[in-house]
Amino acid sequence: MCCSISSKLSIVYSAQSYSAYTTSNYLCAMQRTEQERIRRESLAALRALGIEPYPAAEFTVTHRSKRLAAEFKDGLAVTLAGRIMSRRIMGKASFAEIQDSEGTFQLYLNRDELCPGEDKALYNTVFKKLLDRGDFIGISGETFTTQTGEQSVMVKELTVLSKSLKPLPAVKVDEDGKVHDAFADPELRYRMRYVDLVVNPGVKETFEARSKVMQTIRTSFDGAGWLEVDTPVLQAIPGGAAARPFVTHHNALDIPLYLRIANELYLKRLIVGGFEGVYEFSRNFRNEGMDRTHNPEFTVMELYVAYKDYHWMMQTTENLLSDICQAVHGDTKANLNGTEIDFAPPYRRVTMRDAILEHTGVDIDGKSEAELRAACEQVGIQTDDSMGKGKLIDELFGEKCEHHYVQPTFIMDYPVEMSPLTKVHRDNPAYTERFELMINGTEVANAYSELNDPDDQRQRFEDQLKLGERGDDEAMFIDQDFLRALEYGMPPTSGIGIGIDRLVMMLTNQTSIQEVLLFPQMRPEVFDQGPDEKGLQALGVSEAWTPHLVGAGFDRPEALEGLSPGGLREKMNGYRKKNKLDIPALTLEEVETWLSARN
RNA sequence: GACCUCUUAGCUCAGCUGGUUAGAGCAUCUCACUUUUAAUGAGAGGGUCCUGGGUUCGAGUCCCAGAGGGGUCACCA
Repeated sequence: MCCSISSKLSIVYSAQSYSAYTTSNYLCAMQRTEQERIRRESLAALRALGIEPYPAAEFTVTHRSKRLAAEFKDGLAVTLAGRIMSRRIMGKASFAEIQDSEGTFQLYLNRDELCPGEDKALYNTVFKKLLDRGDFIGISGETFTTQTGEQSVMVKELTVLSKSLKPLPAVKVDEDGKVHDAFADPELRYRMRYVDLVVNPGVKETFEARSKVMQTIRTSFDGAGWLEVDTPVLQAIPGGAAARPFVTHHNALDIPLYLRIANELYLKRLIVGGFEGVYEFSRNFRNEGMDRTHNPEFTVMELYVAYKDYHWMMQTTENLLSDICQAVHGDTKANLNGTEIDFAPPYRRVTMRDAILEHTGVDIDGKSEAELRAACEQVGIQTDDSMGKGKLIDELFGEKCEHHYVQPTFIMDYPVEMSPLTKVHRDNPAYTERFELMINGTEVANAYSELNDPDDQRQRFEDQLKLGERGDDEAMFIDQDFLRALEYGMPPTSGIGIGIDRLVMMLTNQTSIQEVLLFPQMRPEVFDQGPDEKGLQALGVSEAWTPHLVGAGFDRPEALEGLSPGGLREKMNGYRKKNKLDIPALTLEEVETWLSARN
């Protein structure tokens, strides 16, 4: 019985190959690697056996790998589904690793257990020959423990759920958990995240941690009675921050629109409207450089709560971060590049003045722009005329202080010039009630006692405009509607923005933002257009020669441009000889016809 | 945007001062094997050496230009 199926199969094979080797399928086949061709032949062979490689029906599992391992005992009837990640075939018995959403589990396939009757094709042909690493299968069977003590499932039934046509990278993990031949090229990993997730252990965990971070925030804020909201991504005035926006165009209104650089001004309008607390996970877009900590689109969680100030916000923040770290690690401590970061409150609070004083010896208090410029130059910071007081102080802090704050630290009381949306400090009008949370030398959050004095806000916007005229191309636009909203009255409010991507980096020990974004921005990939055999034939290329022209690299009419007839004829006849083609050699006239048709 | 650097088989990588037919491990294919686990043993196939020019008797290797990636810097509330 088994033999008769194999012989039926071999007929299928040859029939398939024969029909494939005629026209367009052959051309596609030329583009594929050997391994892909073999997998497509297996696909056809499965169909020939009456097995649909992409079945529509639901497949219901009873277990997933991780829980099964935890609750394991011998003799359980289980149904699992997942991807075949490895196979160890030993004649009439085999072991395989199946990978589902939780992890992997070992399968034991015994020919006579899987095929108790006369027909052994499911084991001998389907499993051993036609299935590959990467294919999805569903199995039912009984749990048992092998002689070497490995938890396994003795497979009694096997269902093909999806055939994989491209081979996965051959990553192997040894007994010590050491990864061999890792799929490590960042370009390939980010462009094909789906492969990265399948093949590299640990990648999933990063994104599960990311989800936990967001869940913890939601649970905490919802518990406090604050409302999660959605505000416009397409904005006529890109406000709330200073950055170069992406511009697009709305056809019906015939106006330019900008992708938001921030959502701050909209959330404040909602506080004006009477919500006590609102928050949003805001995808922001900034048309600026990309590097290890910047992606053109990134996520900021913004929260605004009425009747609060920035001291309250500091407490709220440190408690929240501590909860988040607990949720991710089960502990308030996280390891970052060998340094232990402790998220347990309270965090150190340092004023910007003290920070700069401590690390540069410069006291910014009461200094004029000229004095600050001199101070910058003195500590080796280059300045130019477009830089105002705020920018100069920002440079001092960014260059000389920022990197010192490794453990979570609130840097507070920023100079008024660098904080146009922040209320002035209750004790000193030169400063504002603003803090940034620094972790590992990077800014993770930015918060204020929000400016709710409409006249002061208008004045600050105008000061920004003046900076813009001096050449600071990131000064803010004036949002008249936002000012009108403030004139209706906004209660005292504290707000914060937390950079979710950077926070996740800190919590997952990643040094690149690309590692915490599922699909980081990349230059678009250029795909081969593939051969254009009809285009070639339109030039007069015979059906017999078309595949060989393609095979030699002249796969579309454009590829013939500017070639000399003699040269092309010589090349193709050489190809004919090398590949021992049983077709007439090309004549010069024939080649000339093609080329003149093209040119 | 500047500089440095990388690109060789499906994956990870060797390849010397330029020199026969470009190699290895895994993966793939064939055969053997009924409790293995980086399974094992025997055999086989698989390459646009990123692309395009140039130097040379001869280029994976040297030169020029380009593409894509990574790093450092610049930019970045």
